[in-house]
Amino acid sequence: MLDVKFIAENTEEVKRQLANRSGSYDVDIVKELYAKRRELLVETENRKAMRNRVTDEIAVIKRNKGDATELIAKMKALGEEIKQFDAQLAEIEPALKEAVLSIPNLPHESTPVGKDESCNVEVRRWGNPRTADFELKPHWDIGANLKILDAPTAAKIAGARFTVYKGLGARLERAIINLMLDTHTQRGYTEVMPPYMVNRDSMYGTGQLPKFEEDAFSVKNNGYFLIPTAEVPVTNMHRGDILDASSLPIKYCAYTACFRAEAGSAGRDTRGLIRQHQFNKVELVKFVRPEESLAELEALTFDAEIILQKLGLAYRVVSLCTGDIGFSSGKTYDIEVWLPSYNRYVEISSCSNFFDYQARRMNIKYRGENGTAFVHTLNGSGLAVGRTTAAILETYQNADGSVTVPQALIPYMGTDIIR
RNA sequence: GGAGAAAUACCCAAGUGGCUCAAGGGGCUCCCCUGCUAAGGGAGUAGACUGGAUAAAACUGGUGCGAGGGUUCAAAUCCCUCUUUCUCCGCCA
Repeated sequence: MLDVKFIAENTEEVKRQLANRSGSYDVDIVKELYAKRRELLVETENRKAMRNRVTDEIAVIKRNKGDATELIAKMKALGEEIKQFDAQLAEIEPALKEAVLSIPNLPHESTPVGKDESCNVEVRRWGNPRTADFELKPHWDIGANLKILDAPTAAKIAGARFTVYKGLGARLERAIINLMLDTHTQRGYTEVMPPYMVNRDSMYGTGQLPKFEEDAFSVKNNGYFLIPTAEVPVTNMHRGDILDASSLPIKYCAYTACFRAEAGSAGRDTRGLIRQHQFNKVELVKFVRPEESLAELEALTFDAEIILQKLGLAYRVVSLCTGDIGFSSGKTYDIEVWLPSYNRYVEISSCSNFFDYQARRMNIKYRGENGTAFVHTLNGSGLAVGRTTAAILETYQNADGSVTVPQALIPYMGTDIIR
């Protein structure tokens, strides 16, 4: 979340910066509630100060066996007043909190201005899209023919938007996960295996709640949520912490399954591995000093790109515009892999710098030279595994229906061809 | 799932309603003494958050004993709910 005080004191500036985002946000209500809260706070705190003083006087009188009846009666009345002011505060504070939480991050000045994805700016390309002198098949057909991807069986045991991986298909998915984790840990990330379920506080911390509850699966027994991304458990590991400045930057990588309800995606990407209720992802998460976060975003994006380069998959990097970046993000690069079946680049990673937005929400600070300050948090997929599998199957397919295993995966696969 | 115990600051820990705006110790920081080590003496050590005041400070309130409520003039202390940890029982990969 943004700093309440900052919003209250720079309301017009905040409005101006949010104007380039999609959606509309009530900034004035924050200013109003903040002023109201401060008024009440002064009233109630003055009374509490009085109470503290007189209570001490009563204690002294009692100790000397004196009579404090009159003072106690007075304090009783004061107590009632305090209760009333506290009650008013108890109404305003949640309202103020909600109002602030519903305001998204301010786009960074380097984020291109635009109203939707058509205004995103391509930053660079790597590799060449696959071409062939035969007709390239979509990965769902390749997978079905090779009997390594089985959607009908998944539909039987679960439902739509699930896949059973079999044989070398399962092994391919696992090989990709291992390549990613090995690569990232060699480059300084600490591997983390977190819970796949989290509590409400964690979902609030990273911004999935309160606004996007219908996108997540919740668990009936205990009110937990299935994680939509490892970002949630991993970033929340340090919720409420004050980190030692010397420990920064902290860099984590985590493989987890991810669960998304995909509400509002009916009819889109219904075939294949592109949009599933459950999918695998390796996530990168960083906690860094504020002055380093922009450079760390570039580094993080490159760390994700390396996987695609190792796999020889053509991709491009896109800087999302103000209308397309996520709610909590101030700056985001999407990495898009070339997918022959879609005949375009498809998102395979989203690397974001949240600046202090998540840190303020989660109260993650570091102790530096000038006292404490909020850290900056970043994350990005490194990468979405299912989509990587899809891209490999399509990019490395042969005319006879077999799939050549990319060089980097051969040690993990134990074979150089899937047939 | 059942029964019991616990949660106090960086760590250990005292504290059953008002002389605790939390004792004492360890550790840490600084100073003195001694002097390449060790030992001794002294001072500091509740942070974080949030108000008021100010040009900015100095200054001055509030909150704070796992979390949230409640009782009371007054709560670390009494009551309720929750979380976590430990012990025992049950179940279990």
